[in-house]
Formats: sequence, structure tokens, C-alpha cells
Amino acid sequence: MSMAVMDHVDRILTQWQRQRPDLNVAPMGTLGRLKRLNHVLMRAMEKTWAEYGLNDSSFDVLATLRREGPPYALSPSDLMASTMVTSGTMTHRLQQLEKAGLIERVKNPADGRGFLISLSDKGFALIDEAVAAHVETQKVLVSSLSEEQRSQLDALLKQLLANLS
Amino acid sequence: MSMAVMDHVDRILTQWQRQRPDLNVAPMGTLGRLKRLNHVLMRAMEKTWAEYGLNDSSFDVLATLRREGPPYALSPSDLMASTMVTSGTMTHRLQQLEKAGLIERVKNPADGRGFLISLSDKGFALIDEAVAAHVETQKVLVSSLSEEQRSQLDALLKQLLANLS
DNA sequence: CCCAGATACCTTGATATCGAGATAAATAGA
DNA sequence: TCTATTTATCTCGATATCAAGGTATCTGGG
Repeated sequence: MSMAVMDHVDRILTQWQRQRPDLNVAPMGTLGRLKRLNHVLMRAMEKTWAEYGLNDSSFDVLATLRREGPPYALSPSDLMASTMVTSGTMTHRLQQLEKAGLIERVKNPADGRGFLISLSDKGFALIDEAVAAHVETQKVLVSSLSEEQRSQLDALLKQLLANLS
Repeated sequence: MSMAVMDHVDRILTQWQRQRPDLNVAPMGTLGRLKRLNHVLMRAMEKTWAEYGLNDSSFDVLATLRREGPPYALSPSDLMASTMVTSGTMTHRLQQLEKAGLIERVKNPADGRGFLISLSDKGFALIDEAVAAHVETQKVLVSSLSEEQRSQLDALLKQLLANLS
């Protein structure tokens, strides 16, 4: 017989039920856990990225270029679309990565307005190592779920995401 | 018969499988969806908060005070613990809220180091309205799941969270 | 060919956050 | 009672993000 354990989110819902019994706060519980989980997960993954001198932003860009396959190059616009950030943010990210020598930028010969961003050799080597470590970290982070549970969670998140984005 | 639809995360996983078949990227899919979902959900909820002149940060603090019940007061430390932000961040949040007249701060009579932060009448009225709208928004955001699915998702998130925080 | 509108990217200014370190007050122990 | 340690909060500097607006370039219809 399994004992239901009160967690932080449960306590929040209990408080609301007492203070505002008119509100249906069940969705708040689910979305609250999702937010907290995201927060905790990001913190945990940041540690691995930091071992390679990276953070969420820089890992995100380098990984996007790496998984694209040869010649490991995309335009800033492509990168923006893939990573869900605004143009100002992407400009900033690319400046940092260029300064660190992890990417190279060349004018797009086919479009005078644009650039092509590609992984440098150094950037390729770094992300190739970092992504392996990152995947290991992620494996640990989901290890409290069985493979079937993880897959079920995946399906539910996918369904929810499909109707929002 | 249900057709499996490729979403953005699926395409990322396919790319990785091609480029790095040595990596098990299944956890990456789940955690990637969780991150994207959090991003999309925050964007959606921000719209509701903005209708009341609030954002994630300010809503978070006011709601924490409101659900506490009378006398709607907590110390900055309590608020920090409840909202998972650092002391510097909380100081900043409280400055903004005080400037807006939504909270009041008094020296804690029982502890000369600390303060008590309480909702002003204006703050109480505002959060009481805003939270009702927020709950409505959340209801819409999870409406693509059946009640059973939402509850299942809740349980999985809770289990995952339990082993992390 | 030309021009209006779309597109690609950058710049700027405002915010939110963190981490490290400072200060003041409380507390526990000799 | 003193003192060392802990706790509560703030300050400061660095960074990441967004939104709005600017410039250069492309593109499609007349």
C-alpha cells in the first residue's frame, strides 16, 4: 500500500483550497510541478555544461549546429527558430561564441543580408565531448522513472505541447 | 488508428541518431519537451499576468502571500524558500512591489535582522482578481488532456521531482 | 527597371537573475 | 558575559533575455 507524500506543490494547493475554495487549482498543481521541475533540471544540467565552460545558451547553439551534420552550418535565423530566442538574444550568443573561438561566421554568398554560422574545429571537439556528458547527466536525472513511465511522460508532454505551439 | 506525428523534438532526436548513434537520446527527448513546454506555458501565462500589470516574479510573490492566509505576511527568507530564488533576486522583487504599493514592509519586532512583508489592501485586491484569471488560463492550457491524463502527468512529474529536490 | 514591402540581422535600453561578499543582529557555548 | 558562529538581508557586478526600432538587402508586381 503506497502512502501519498505531500510535496511542496501539494502544500501550495492545500493553502489555496483553504483560502480560495471557489477556484479549481488542479491544473495549477500540474503546471507548478512542471515549472519547478524545469528549474531543478536546468540547475542540474548547468553543472555538466560548466565542466566544459558552457552554459544553457552556448550549449544550445553548439548542439544545434553539431546535430545538423556536415558542414555544421546554419544562419542566425535558422538558429533562432530552432532555439526559441529573439534576434537580439541570438546576436548576443553568437558574439560570445565567436569571441570564444567556438564558431566562425562568414557572409552568406547567396544572401547579402545574412551570415552562415559554423562550428570551428575547437567548437566541434568541445560539443562532441560535452553532449556525451550531457546525455549521461540526463540519464541520471530521469532514472527515478521506469522506461515505461518515462515513455508515458514523454507522450503526455508531447500531446500537451502539440496543442500549444 | 493513431498516426504518430513528428514534432520539433522528434526531429532533433532523429538528427542526433544520425550524427551520434552511440548516444541514447531518449531522456533528451523527454527533458527537451519539458523545457519547451515550460517556455511556451510561461509565455502564455505572462499574457494573463500582464493584464493586471504583473509578471512571473511579482505574481509569484503576491500569490505566495495571498495563499498564506491572514495576516498575509511572510519574511523575505520565507518568500525565498517558497519561490526558489536567491536573496539578491528577492530583494529586487520586493523593491519593485513596494514601489508599486502592492506590499508593505515592517521591521520584524521579534528579530531585529529581519522584516515582515505583507500584502497592502491594493495588493490583496489585485492578486485576488489576478489569481482567478490565472487559474482560468491554466485550465485552458491543460485542456488538451483529459482529466485522467492530467492526473497521470501530475503523478509522473511528482515522482520525478521527488527524487531531485 | 523600379519601388513597396518583406526579410536578416544588429543595436539599444530595460529587466531579471545569480553569485559573492558586506553588514547587522541573534544565538550557542565556554 | 563574551565571543564565535550562524542567520537575515542587502549591495554590487556580471550576464541573459526581450521588445522595439534601425539598416541593408532581397523579391515580386507593375
